[in-house]
Amino acid sequence: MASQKVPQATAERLPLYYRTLQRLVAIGKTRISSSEFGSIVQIDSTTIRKDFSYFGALGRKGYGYDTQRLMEFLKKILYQDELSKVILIGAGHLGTALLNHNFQKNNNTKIVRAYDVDPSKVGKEISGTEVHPMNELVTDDNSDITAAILTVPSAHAQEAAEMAIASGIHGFLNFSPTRLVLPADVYVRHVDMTVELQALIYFLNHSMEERKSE
Amino acid sequence: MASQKVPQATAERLPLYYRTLQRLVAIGKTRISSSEFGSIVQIDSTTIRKDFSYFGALGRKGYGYDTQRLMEFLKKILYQDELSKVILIGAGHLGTALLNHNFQKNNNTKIVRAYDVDPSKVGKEISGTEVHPMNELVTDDNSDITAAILTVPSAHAQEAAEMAIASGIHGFLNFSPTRLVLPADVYVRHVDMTVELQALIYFLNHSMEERKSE
DNA sequence: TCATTTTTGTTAAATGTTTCACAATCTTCA
DNA sequence: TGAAGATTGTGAAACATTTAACAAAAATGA
Ligand SMILES: NC(=O)c1ccc[n+]([C@@H]2O[C@H](COP(=O)([O-])OP(=O)(O)OC[C@H]3O[C@@H](n4cnc5c(N)ncnc54)[C@H](O)[C@@H]3O)[C@@H](O)[C@H]2O)c1
Ligand SMILES: NC(=O)c1ccc[n+]([C@@H]2O[C@H](COP(=O)([O-])OP(=O)(O)OC[C@H]3O[C@@H](n4cnc5c(N)ncnc54)[C@H](O)[C@@H]3O)[C@@H](O)[C@H]2O)c1
Repeated sequence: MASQKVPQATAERLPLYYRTLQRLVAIGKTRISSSEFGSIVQIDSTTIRKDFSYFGALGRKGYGYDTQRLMEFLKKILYQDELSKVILIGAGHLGTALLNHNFQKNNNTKIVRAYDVDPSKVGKEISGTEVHPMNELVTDDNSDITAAILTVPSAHAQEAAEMAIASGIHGFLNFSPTRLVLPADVYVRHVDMTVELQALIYFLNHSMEERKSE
Repeated sequence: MASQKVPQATAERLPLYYRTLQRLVAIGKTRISSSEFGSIVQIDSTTIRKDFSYFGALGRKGYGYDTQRLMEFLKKILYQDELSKVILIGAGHLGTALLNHNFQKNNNTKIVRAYDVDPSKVGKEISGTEVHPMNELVTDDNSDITAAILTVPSAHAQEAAEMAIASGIHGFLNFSPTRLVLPADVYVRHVDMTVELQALIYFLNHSMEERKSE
């Protein structure tokens, strides 16, 4: 699969495309043009055509794209045709919200276990997912686990990540503000809500100032 | 303030710089070089110097940066020297986690009110924040509110955003997967955890394939 | 005091991303 | 069947971001 030359920016848009196509298929739309699709996802139609072109000719000139076919193609590309199992570390406020949500809706990903140090949380079941004691993490066989969701306090994020790596995990979705220092073959994505909120406030205030001085 | 020419990419890194400096100041570190700072935040030192240079000469040659001074500068730039009030719409699983967290730690932002349609949630207080009925949103005076955090089910995100706009709100942090269609003077940032998780799975699988074929 | 070392700020080059422009080609419908 | 219309796929241009290179200036220590 010609995956090496897919730009990062393109790859990061694919999940949005996939989800949007799922919705379009669900409401019975069988074809769509890049410009109509673009207005739905709010991305320029040229960008969308370029993105799809990295995977070959997926559309038909004069017609557009077959939603079902495109959706199924993206499903494969995104490995959504097989179940991805993930674990969650830190069953606190945010962790519990994620366990309740569990990404199941049209999304072939499942949080199969949670871990926590707090004895009052260990043994509980949150929305069908068991909370295990943290010390079991290192001994558990996590070779079939794709990634770990990190929702521990930031002071413990580094050690928790290291324990997960010891058990065979190579990917993290880190919700804590800590920038983890990890081996090069480990891939981390950050979801940093405080950064997002501050960036929002920055852009709001600065665009207001611009408007005032116009 | 020369804000118009600050690149978007730079602006989005400022909150991370700010938080990191807060921590450095807290542990008593008074000076830092761009390369040491870079290794902490995992960003190339040249990028960091370039970022700061958009705001003038903040460092000293042969010395580095004064952490306190730099932190206070960023505090102003990010409007963290004044309290930003935000509201939260949708006090469900995720909304409750955010209310409990409330961004208070070293962060001059406060969720002052929450709104929900569910009568069983209205009237409650979550971590000191009252949940108001949704129909009050339009009549409430929200002129001192900077932004709204949207944590409603995706089918209701558009209508909830429109009600918030009617009450005077111009900025949103949208946690629902819906791409909102809103007036041009409204600014929206997306925090899309499903997209992040799928992107993580994509990059993990594709980089594994690359390694195999090397 | 002064030579050496450190480190910034910045210009220029390299790289990555988006947008433009349009030929190629398929669809549609008379 | 063929003309008119729609829409893709893609080179090239424009734009944005990162990285390299290094002169200038300050700090440091003998
Ligand atoms: N809650 C939010 O809305 C929110 C918003 C922004 C950022 N965050 C970040 O997300 C992370 C989690 O936030 P939260 O509000 O859920 O915190 P929390 O305190 O409610 O939950 C943390 C959980 O991690 C567990 N834990 C602590 N140390 C651990 C360890 N070493 N190994 C395993 N488990 C451990 C605790 O027992 C607790 O259950 C934090 O880093 C926080 O900064 C949360
Ligand atoms: N929980 C998660 O971890 C998670 C993860 C990824 C994405 N999300 C997204 O975040 C959003 C919220 O998720 P959640 O798990 O908290 O859902 P939830 O169902 O637990 O909470 C939604 C809340 O919104 C309220 N609500 C419904 N319609 C409303 C309206 N019109 N106006 C005001 N309030 C309304 C409900 O009463 C409920 O309290 C969803 O869009 C979901 O897709 C959540």
